[in-house]
Amino acid sequence: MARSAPIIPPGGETSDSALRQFIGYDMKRAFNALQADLVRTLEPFGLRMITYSTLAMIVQNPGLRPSHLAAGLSIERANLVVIVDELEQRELVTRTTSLQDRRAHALTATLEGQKLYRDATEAVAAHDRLVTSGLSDPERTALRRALRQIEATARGQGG
Amino acid sequence: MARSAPIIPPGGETSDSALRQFIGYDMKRAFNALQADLVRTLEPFGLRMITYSTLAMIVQNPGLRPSHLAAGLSIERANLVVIVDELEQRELVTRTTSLQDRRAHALTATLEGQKLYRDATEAVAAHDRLVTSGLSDPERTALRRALRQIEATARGQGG
DNA sequence: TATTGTTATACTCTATAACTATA
DNA sequence: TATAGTTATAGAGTATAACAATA
Repeated sequence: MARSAPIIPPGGETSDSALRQFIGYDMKRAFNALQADLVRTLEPFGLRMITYSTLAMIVQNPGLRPSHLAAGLSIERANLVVIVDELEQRELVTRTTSLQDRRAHALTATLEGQKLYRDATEAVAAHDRLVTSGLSDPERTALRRALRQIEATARGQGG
Repeated sequence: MARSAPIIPPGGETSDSALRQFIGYDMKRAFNALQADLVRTLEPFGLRMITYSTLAMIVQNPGLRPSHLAAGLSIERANLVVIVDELEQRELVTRTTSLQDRRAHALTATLEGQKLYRDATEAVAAHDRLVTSGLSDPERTALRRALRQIEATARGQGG
Protein backbone atom coordinates (compact mmCIF):
# COMPACT_ATOMS: atom_id res chain seq x y z
CA MET A 1 0.00 0.00 0.00
CA ALA A 2 2.54 2.62 1.12
CA ARG A 3 5.72 2.01 -0.77
CA SER A 4 8.91 3.77 0.28
CA ALA A 5 9.78 7.02 -1.47
CA PRO A 6 12.57 9.52 -1.97
CA ILE A 7 10.34 12.50 -1.31
CA ILE A 8 11.47 14.77 1.46
CA PRO A 9 8.69 16.34 3.51
CA PRO A 10 8.97 20.10 3.83
CA GLY A 11 10.56 21.10 7.07
CA GLY A 12 8.13 23.46 8.68
CA GLU A 13 4.85 25.09 7.84
CA THR A 14 1.97 23.88 5.72
CA SER A 15 0.69 26.54 3.37
CA ASP A 16 -3.03 26.82 2.70
CA SER A 17 -2.62 30.06 0.77
CA ALA A 18 -4.20 28.55 -2.34
CA LEU A 19 -7.36 27.82 -0.35
CA ARG A 20 -7.28 31.17 1.42
CA GLN A 21 -8.21 32.87 -1.84
CA PHE A 22 -11.75 31.54 -1.34
CA ILE A 23 -14.19 33.22 1.00
CA GLY A 24 -15.95 29.89 1.39
CA TYR A 25 -12.81 28.44 2.98
CA ASP A 26 -12.46 31.37 5.38
CA MET A 27 -16.14 31.06 6.23
CA LYS A 28 -15.89 27.36 6.98
CA ARG A 29 -12.87 27.85 9.25
CA ALA A 30 -14.37 30.82 11.05
CA PHE A 31 -17.72 29.13 11.52
CA ASN A 32 -16.21 25.88 12.76
CA ALA A 33 -14.11 27.69 15.34
CA LEU A 34 -17.03 29.85 16.45
CA GLN A 35 -19.38 26.87 16.56
CA ALA A 36 -17.00 24.78 18.67
CA ASP A 37 -16.75 27.60 21.19
CA LEU A 38 -20.50 28.18 21.19
CA VAL A 39 -21.08 24.51 21.97
CA ARG A 40 -19.11 24.99 25.18
CA THR A 41 -21.08 28.16 25.94
CA LEU A 42 -24.45 26.42 25.62
CA GLU A 43 -23.44 23.16 27.32
CA PRO A 44 -24.24 24.33 30.88
CA PHE A 45 -27.81 25.02 29.72
CA GLY A 46 -28.22 21.60 28.13
CA LEU A 47 -28.69 23.31 24.76
CA ARG A 48 -27.10 23.06 21.35
CA MET A 49 -27.04 25.75 18.67
CA ILE A 50 -30.16 24.37 16.99
CA THR A 51 -32.12 23.74 20.20
CA TYR A 52 -31.30 27.25 21.41
CA SER A 53 -32.42 28.77 18.10
CA THR A 54 -35.62 26.75 18.14
CA LEU A 55 -36.42 27.74 21.71
CA ALA A 56 -35.73 31.38 20.87
CA MET A 57 -38.11 31.31 17.92
CA ILE A 58 -40.89 29.75 19.99
CA VAL A 59 -40.41 32.24 22.82
CA GLN A 60 -40.55 35.11 20.35
CA ASN A 61 -43.46 33.72 18.31
CA PRO A 62 -45.97 32.10 20.69
CA GLY A 63 -48.37 29.70 19.00
CA LEU A 64 -45.95 29.18 16.11
CA ARG A 65 -46.58 26.24 13.79
CA PRO A 66 -43.73 23.74 13.19
CA SER A 67 -43.86 24.21 9.42
CA HIS A 68 -43.44 27.98 9.79
CA LEU A 69 -40.71 27.46 12.34
CA ALA A 70 -38.80 25.13 10.04
CA ALA A 71 -39.08 27.64 7.20
CA GLY A 72 -37.93 30.45 9.49
CA LEU A 73 -34.85 28.52 10.56
CA SER A 74 -34.22 27.16 7.05
CA ILE A 75 -34.24 23.56 8.23
CA GLU A 76 -36.35 20.60 7.14
CA ARG A 77 -39.64 19.93 8.92
CA ALA A 78 -38.55 16.34 9.43
CA ASN A 79 -35.44 17.42 11.33
CA LEU A 80 -37.40 19.82 13.51
CA VAL A 81 -39.53 17.05 14.98
CA VAL A 82 -36.85 15.53 17.21
CA ILE A 83 -35.69 18.98 18.27
CA VAL A 84 -39.17 19.92 19.47
CA ASP A 85 -39.47 16.45 21.04
CA GLU A 86 -36.40 17.20 23.11
CA LEU A 87 -37.63 20.64 24.19
CA GLU A 88 -41.06 19.23 25.01
CA GLN A 89 -39.68 16.37 27.09
CA ARG A 90 -37.68 18.90 29.10
CA GLU A 91 -40.92 20.85 29.55
CA LEU A 92 -39.46 23.96 27.93
CA VAL A 93 -42.16 24.12 25.25
CA THR A 94 -45.63 22.66 24.73
CA ARG A 95 -47.17 21.21 21.60
CA THR A 96 -50.91 21.72 21.28
CA THR A 97 -53.36 21.17 18.46
CA SER A 98 -54.60 24.20 16.57
CA LEU A 99 -58.38 24.58 16.70
CA GLN A 100 -58.46 26.29 13.31
CA ASP A 101 -56.56 23.54 11.50
CA ARG A 102 -56.39 20.26 13.36
CA ARG A 103 -53.48 19.09 11.24
CA ALA A 104 -51.32 21.86 12.67
CA HIS A 105 -49.69 22.28 16.06
CA ALA A 106 -49.16 25.41 18.10
CA LEU A 107 -45.81 25.73 19.88
CA THR A 108 -45.53 27.73 23.08
CA ALA A 109 -42.71 28.16 25.57
CA THR A 110 -43.38 27.30 29.20
CA LEU A 111 -42.32 29.69 31.96
CA GLU A 112 -39.33 27.43 32.51
CA GLY A 113 -38.54 27.60 28.81
CA GLN A 114 -38.75 31.38 28.85
CA LYS A 115 -36.41 31.54 31.83
CA LEU A 116 -33.87 29.19 30.28
CA TYR A 117 -34.04 31.22 27.07
CA ARG A 118 -33.29 34.45 28.95
CA ASP A 119 -30.38 32.92 30.85
CA ALA A 120 -28.90 31.22 27.78
CA THR A 121 -29.32 34.39 25.73
CA GLU A 122 -27.13 36.30 28.16
CA ALA A 123 -24.39 33.72 27.71
CA VAL A 124 -24.80 33.65 23.93
CA ALA A 125 -24.68 37.44 23.75
CA ALA A 126 -21.52 37.48 25.85
CA HIS A 127 -20.00 34.83 23.62
CA ASP A 128 -20.93 36.81 20.52
CA ARG A 129 -19.31 39.95 21.92
CA LEU A 130 -16.20 38.02 22.89
CA VAL A 131 -15.76 36.32 19.54
CA THR A 132 -16.17 39.61 17.66
CA SER A 133 -14.07 41.57 20.11
CA GLY A 134 -11.37 41.98 17.47
CA LEU A 135 -13.77 43.96 15.28
CA SER A 136 -14.91 47.56 15.45
CA ASP A 137 -18.62 48.36 15.42
CA PRO A 138 -18.56 49.41 11.76
CA GLU A 139 -16.71 46.19 10.93
CA ARG A 140 -19.32 44.14 12.77
CA THR A 141 -22.10 45.89 10.86
CA ALA A 142 -20.33 45.37 7.55
CA LEU A 143 -19.76 41.70 8.36
CA ARG A 144 -23.41 41.16 9.16
CA ARG A 145 -24.46 42.84 5.94
CA ALA A 146 -21.99 40.82 3.89
CA LEU A 147 -23.12 37.52 5.43
CA ARG A 148 -26.76 38.23 4.68
CA GLN A 149 -25.89 39.23 1.15
CA ILE A 150 -23.99 35.99 0.63
CA GLU A 151 -26.80 33.92 2.10
CA ALA A 152 -29.34 35.57 -0.20
CA THR A 153 -27.14 35.09 -3.26
CA ALA A 154 -26.28 31.48 -2.46
CA ARG A 155 -29.91 30.58 -1.74
CA GLY A 156 -30.90 32.26 -4.96
CA GLN A 157 -28.52 29.93 -6.81
CA GLY A 158 -29.44 26.64 -5.30
CA GLY A 159 -32.87 25.87 -3.88
CA MET B 1 -49.24 14.20 23.88
CA ALA B 2 -50.67 17.18 21.99
CA ARG B 3 -53.70 18.43 23.87
CA SER B 4 -56.05 20.96 22.28
CA ALA B 5 -55.44 24.63 22.98
CA PRO B 6 -56.93 28.10 22.59
CA ILE B 7 -53.76 29.57 21.19
CA ILE B 8 -54.11 31.22 17.83
CA PRO B 9 -51.09 30.92 15.55
CA PRO B 10 -49.87 34.21 14.13
CA GLY B 11 -51.15 34.77 10.63
CA GLY B 12 -48.10 35.40 8.54
CA GLU B 13 -44.38 35.77 9.05
CA THR B 14 -42.08 34.17 11.57
CA SER B 15 -39.66 36.65 13.09
CA ASP B 16 -36.10 35.59 13.82
CA SER B 17 -35.04 39.11 14.74
CA ALA B 18 -33.98 38.00 18.21
CA LEU B 19 -31.53 35.55 16.66
CA ARG B 20 -30.39 38.00 14.00
CA GLN B 21 -28.62 40.02 16.67
CA PHE B 22 -25.97 37.29 16.78
CA ILE B 23 -23.23 37.11 14.19
CA GLY B 24 -22.99 33.39 14.86
CA TYR B 25 -26.54 32.95 13.57
CA ASP B 26 -25.86 34.96 10.41
CA MET B 27 -22.66 32.97 9.90
CA LYS B 28 -24.41 29.64 10.23
CA ARG B 29 -27.12 30.62 7.74
CA ALA B 30 -24.67 32.10 5.25
CA PHE B 31 -22.29 29.17 5.49
CA ASN B 32 -25.04 26.58 5.14
CA ALA B 33 -26.40 28.27 2.02
CA LEU B 34 -22.93 28.65 0.51
CA GLN B 35 -21.96 25.09 1.39
CA ALA B 36 -25.09 23.61 -0.17
CA ASP B 37 -24.33 25.45 -3.38
CA LEU B 38 -20.66 24.48 -3.34
CA VAL B 39 -21.63 20.82 -3.03
CA ARG B 40 -23.39 21.13 -6.38
CA THR B 41 -20.35 22.89 -7.86
CA LEU B 42 -17.95 20.12 -6.84
CA GLU B 43 -20.25 17.20 -7.62
CA PRO B 44 -19.22 16.90 -11.30
CA PHE B 45 -15.62 16.41 -10.14
CA GLY B 46 -16.54 13.72 -7.62
CA LEU B 47 -15.24 15.98 -4.86
CA ARG B 48 -16.65 17.36 -1.62
CA MET B 49 -15.48 20.49 0.16
CA ILE B 50 -13.11 18.52 2.38
CA THR B 51 -11.74 16.28 -0.37
CA TYR B 52 -11.12 19.31 -2.57
CA SER B 53 -9.34 21.12 0.28
CA THR B 54 -7.23 18.06 1.03
CA LEU B 55 -6.27 17.59 -2.61
CA ALA B 56 -5.39 21.29 -2.87
CA MET B 57 -3.11 21.11 0.15
CA ILE B 58 -1.30 18.05 -1.18
CA VAL B 59 -0.85 19.61 -4.63
CA GLN B 60 0.54 22.77 -3.06
CA ASN B 61 2.73 20.97 -0.51
CA PRO B 62 4.27 17.88 -2.13
CA GLY B 63 5.56 15.31 0.36
CA LEU B 64 3.28 16.64 3.07
CA ARG B 65 2.78 14.51 6.19
CA PRO B 66 -0.78 13.63 7.22
CA SER B 67 -0.29 15.07 10.70
CA HIS B 68 0.81 18.41 9.26
CA LEU B 69 -2.02 18.32 6.75
CA ALA B 70 -4.60 17.72 9.47
CA ALA B 71 -3.18 20.59 11.48
CA GLY B 72 -3.21 22.86 8.43
CA LEU B 73 -6.84 22.10 7.70
CA SER B 74 -7.79 22.17 11.40
CA ILE B 75 -9.29 18.70 11.28
CA GLU B 76 -8.51 15.58 13.32
CA ARG B 77 -5.86 13.18 12.05
CA ALA B 78 -8.35 10.34 12.50
CA ASN B 79 -10.81 11.97 10.14
CA LEU B 80 -8.16 12.66 7.53
CA VAL B 81 -7.41 8.97 7.07
CA VAL B 82 -10.59 8.08 5.16
CA ILE B 83 -10.30 11.25 3.09
CA VAL B 84 -6.80 10.33 1.93
CA ASP B 85 -8.00 6.74 1.43
CA GLU B 86 -10.59 8.03 -1.00
CA LEU B 87 -8.13 10.23 -2.89
CA GLU B 88 -5.58 7.40 -3.03
CA GLN B 89 -8.11 4.87 -4.32
CA ARG B 90 -9.00 7.29 -7.10
CA GLU B 91 -5.27 7.59 -7.83
CA LEU B 92 -5.29 11.33 -7.27
CA VAL B 93 -2.62 11.15 -4.54
CA THR B 94 -0.02 8.65 -3.38
CA ARG B 95 0.95 7.65 0.14
CA THR B 96 4.59 6.70 0.60
CA THR B 97 6.73 6.05 3.64
CA SER B 98 9.16 8.76 4.70
CA LEU B 99 12.77 7.58 4.78
CA GLN B 100 13.65 10.05 7.54
CA ASP B 101 10.88 8.94 9.90
CA ARG B 102 9.38 5.60 9.05
CA ARG B 103 6.30 6.31 11.16
CA ALA B 104 5.36 9.14 8.82
CA HIS B 105 3.91 9.17 5.34
CA ALA B 106 4.61 11.52 2.44
CA LEU B 107 1.61 12.61 0.41
CA THR B 108 2.00 13.56 -3.22
CA ALA B 109 -0.52 14.37 -5.93
CA THR B 110 -0.42 12.32 -9.11
CA LEU B 111 -0.57 14.05 -12.50
CA GLU B 112 -4.23 13.11 -12.63
CA GLY B 113 -4.74 14.63 -9.18
CA GLN B 114 -3.02 17.82 -10.27
CA LYS B 115 -5.23 18.05 -13.33
CA LEU B 116 -8.43 17.45 -11.37
CA TYR B 117 -7.31 20.06 -8.87
CA ARG B 118 -6.78 22.66 -11.62
CA ASP B 119 -10.15 21.94 -13.22
CA ALA B 120 -12.04 21.93 -9.93
CA THR B 121 -10.29 25.11 -8.82
CA GLU B 122 -11.66 26.96 -11.83
CA ALA B 123 -15.19 25.92 -10.88
CA VAL B 124 -14.65 26.77 -7.21
CA ALA B 125 -13.26 30.18 -8.13
CA ALA B 126 -16.25 30.87 -10.36
CA HIS B 127 -18.58 29.78 -7.57
CA ASP B 128 -16.77 32.04 -5.10
CA ARG B 129 -17.09 35.02 -7.44
CA LEU B 130 -20.75 34.27 -8.00
CA VAL B 131 -21.64 33.92 -4.35
CA THR B 132 -19.88 37.17 -3.47
CA SER B 133 -21.19 39.01 -6.52
CA GLY B 134 -23.37 41.19 -4.26
CA LEU B 135 -20.25 42.60 -2.59
CA SER B 136 -17.80 45.24 -3.73
CA ASP B 137 -14.08 44.49 -3.71
CA PRO B 138 -13.50 46.47 -0.50
CA GLU B 139 -16.42 44.62 1.09
CA ARG B 140 -14.94 41.29 0.08
CA THR B 141 -11.60 42.26 1.57
CA ALA B 142 -13.22 43.45 4.78
CA LEU B 143 -15.24 40.24 5.02
CA ARG B 144 -12.16 38.10 4.63
CA ARG B 145 -10.34 40.08 7.29
CA ALA B 146 -13.29 39.86 9.69
CA LEU B 147 -13.64 36.10 9.24
CA ARG B 148 -9.96 35.50 9.95
CA GLN B 149 -10.15 37.72 12.99
CA ILE B 150 -13.15 35.79 14.32
CA GLU B 151 -11.48 32.45 13.68
CA ALA B 152 -8.37 33.53 15.54
CA THR B 153 -10.36 34.86 18.48
CA ALA B 154 -12.66 31.82 18.69
CA ARG B 155 -9.74 29.39 18.48
CA GLY B 156 -7.94 31.36 21.14
CA GLN B 157 -10.90 30.80 23.44
CA GLY B 158 -11.49 27.12 23.01
CA GLY B 159 -8.73 24.68 22.05
C1' DT C 1 7.70 7.56 26.92
C1' DA C 2 6.01 10.11 22.96
C1' DT C 3 4.45 10.43 18.21
C1' DT C 4 2.36 8.75 13.58
C1' DG C 5 -1.04 6.70 11.29
C1' DT C 6 -4.87 4.02 12.04
C1' DT C 7 -9.33 1.78 13.69
C1' DA C 8 -13.52 1.97 15.99
C1' DT C 9 -17.17 4.51 17.67
C1' DA C 10 -20.59 7.96 18.68
C1' DC C 11 -22.97 12.19 18.11
C1' DT C 12 -24.70 15.95 15.38
C1' DC C 13 -26.47 17.99 11.26
C1' DT C 14 -28.60 17.56 6.87
C1' DA C 15 -31.60 15.66 3.16
C1' DT C 16 -35.16 12.60 1.08
C1' DA C 17 -38.99 9.46 0.73
C1' DA C 18 -43.06 7.74 2.48
C1' DC C 19 -46.73 7.35 5.90
C1' DT C 20 -51.22 9.33 8.75
C1' DA C 21 -54.56 12.50 9.61
C1' DT C 22 -56.64 16.16 8.33
C1' DA C 23 -58.16 19.72 4.91
C1' DT D 1 -55.69 16.20 -4.28
C1' DA D 2 -52.82 18.81 -1.14
C1' DT D 3 -50.83 19.98 3.38
C1' DA D 4 -48.97 19.26 8.44
C1' DG D 5 -46.61 16.52 11.25
C1' DT D 6 -44.22 12.42 11.59
C1' DT D 7 -41.15 8.24 10.87
C1' DA D 8 -37.33 6.04 8.94
C1' DT D 9 -33.08 6.25 6.85
C1' DA D 10 -28.78 7.55 4.86
C1' DG D 11 -24.83 10.55 4.19
C1' DA D 12 -21.51 13.74 5.80
C1' DG D 13 -18.83 16.23 9.44
C1' DT D 14 -16.77 16.12 13.86
C1' DA D 15 -14.69 14.39 18.19
C1' DT D 16 -12.49 10.99 21.41
C1' DA D 17 -10.21 6.76 22.89
C1' DA D 18 -7.18 3.15 22.03
C1' DC D 19 -3.95 0.37 19.30
C1' DA D 20 0.59 -1.06 16.53
C1' DA D 21 4.76 0.57 14.65
C1' DT D 22 8.39 3.56 15.23
C1' DA D 23 11.12 7.17 17.38
